[in-house]
Amino acid sequence: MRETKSKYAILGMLSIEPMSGYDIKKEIQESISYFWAESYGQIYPVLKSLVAEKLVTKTVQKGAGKPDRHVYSLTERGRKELRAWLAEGASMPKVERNEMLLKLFFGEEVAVSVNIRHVEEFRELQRVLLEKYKAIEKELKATCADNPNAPYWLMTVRYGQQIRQALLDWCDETLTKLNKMVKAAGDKH
Amino acid sequence: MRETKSKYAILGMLSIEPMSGYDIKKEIQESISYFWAESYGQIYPVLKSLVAEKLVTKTVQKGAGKPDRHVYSLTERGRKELRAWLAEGASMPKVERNEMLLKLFFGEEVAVSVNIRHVEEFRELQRVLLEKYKAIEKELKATCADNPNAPYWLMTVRYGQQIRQALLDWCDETLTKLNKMVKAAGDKH
DNA sequence: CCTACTATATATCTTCGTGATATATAACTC
DNA sequence: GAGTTATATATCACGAAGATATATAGTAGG
Repeated sequence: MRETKSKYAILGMLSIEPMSGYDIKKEIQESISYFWAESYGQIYPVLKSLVAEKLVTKTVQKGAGKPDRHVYSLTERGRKELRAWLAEGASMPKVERNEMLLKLFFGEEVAVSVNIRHVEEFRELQRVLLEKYKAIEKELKATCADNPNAPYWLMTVRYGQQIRQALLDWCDETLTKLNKMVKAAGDKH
Repeated sequence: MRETKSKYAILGMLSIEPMSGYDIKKEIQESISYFWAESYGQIYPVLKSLVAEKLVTKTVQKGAGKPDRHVYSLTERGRKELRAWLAEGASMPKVERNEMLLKLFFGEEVAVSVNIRHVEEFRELQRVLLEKYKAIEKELKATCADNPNAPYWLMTVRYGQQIRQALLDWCDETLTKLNKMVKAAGDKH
């Protein structure tokens, strides 16, 4: 049987409410995309194996014209499996490949201005993401105040904010250093 | 030909000095492991294709007893290729899957104490990593003061420090919230 | 003295995850 | 009525991670 973390991400989504594969993709995108992603290449095969393991059940809703909706619901066994996994120790994140940092590490090979451009582009992304996470926090507080999940969801949003803010600070610090290098030596190459 | 970012990470390492595949793995581990990783499964095939593209040359040093060392050196064409890639825009990092956060997101399904344990374990890892990065910064400043790469290397180390510190802060903030939840409701389940 | 572990060194295989693509239809816009 | 967007399922190719195989030499411990 397919043993992957995707399994638990999907079980977790179905623990909130029954959904189709398409819904799962969209929900993940809209709720936990800043620390988790799933592609159809995983979702559909995993759903198939979850049915085989009787952790979810599948019902087909005849689509009015649209393709049929295959809606999956968590079974009691599924919920037990999810809880067992939640209780286990979490494996720590592996290194996140960062291309911008790789370029900066070899930065001496090119002009300082090139490195400045990389950091500026990275900074812009962090700024946009931080704005987005702040908007999500606001919306969560407004619409889910009585949802028992809300405190946990807010914690994960704060995680995203904290990282983006730290990276913004790093960008500013780094740009200051790079600009000093331009002034000190003139732009080499 | 194999088109992958590993190619440029390897070219970059060889731009510092000629190395064997084994050396490359070790050097990456010791210098950029907090934002980049390579496995032998990538290194050896990529080295083969780099030779075919004449971006590196291979010389075999007869090992005194030990297996022969296949040492790869960057060619002028290789250095040009590296610089061209460094000048291109960097693709932004994709989502880093974080299992601890996934568990926390579904935290309502289990006891608060379980969530506290996850955050505490995560916090300990951040603490250890931050210490490590501080030690690396110290060592870099001591031993590479006159190396022209040093300013860039220090910037990437600062990146690691900044993230770890932000995550430590997030852990503390989150643990405070979780402890309040325990007190407020009693440990459910 | 022999065993086990560690370091050096190259190479391959399996499995997982991502992104792209194929297929199909309804609704909406121009 | 043509083109775009949203809904919806499904599969494939390729990159990347981790484990394993193979080989040798030095060192530490019983």
